[in-house]
Amino acid sequence: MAHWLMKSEPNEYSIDDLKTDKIEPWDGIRNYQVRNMFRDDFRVGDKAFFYHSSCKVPAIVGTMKIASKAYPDPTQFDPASGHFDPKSDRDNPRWLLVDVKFDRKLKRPITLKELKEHPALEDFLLNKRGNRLSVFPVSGKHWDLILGLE
DNA sequence: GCCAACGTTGGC
DNA sequence: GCCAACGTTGGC
Repeated sequence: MAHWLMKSEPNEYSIDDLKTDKIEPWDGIRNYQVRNMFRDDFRVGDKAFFYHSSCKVPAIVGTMKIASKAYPDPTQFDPASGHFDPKSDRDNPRWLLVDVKFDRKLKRPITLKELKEHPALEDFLLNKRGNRLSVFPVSGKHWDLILGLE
């Protein structure tokens, strides 16, 4: 089973929103690397960290499970959506998403600051300068270590 | 609001 | 295929 980290801006969609919704399509991804990971590497049952980005205290705030295989993101065909992509073809959709299912909130947020300061997390992708991916893999070692900080 | 980093676009 | 211009991400 693989582990992932997925970023969301909490004023757009937060861990509490997912706790309420239980299960939700992770839509709006418009990055080819992430699209390819969804398509090739994501499996139902994989676990993922829910990370709050672009907010007052960026932090890992919970965990979730991947609840579907990758399928076309409907927002790419919706002109009213901010994620509309006029160049995407219905017969060959450009953008995919996966459904995610709420697992649990962490007892406390594990902040970006704390993650950056941890000596054993030097090569954690979130800490890598220039990493702009909003979804990326987390090693089992890092997954356990981060949960151990809780 | 700034800006570093990096992806995408499009002219040539 | 190169690369300048532009857009986006996301921490600070």
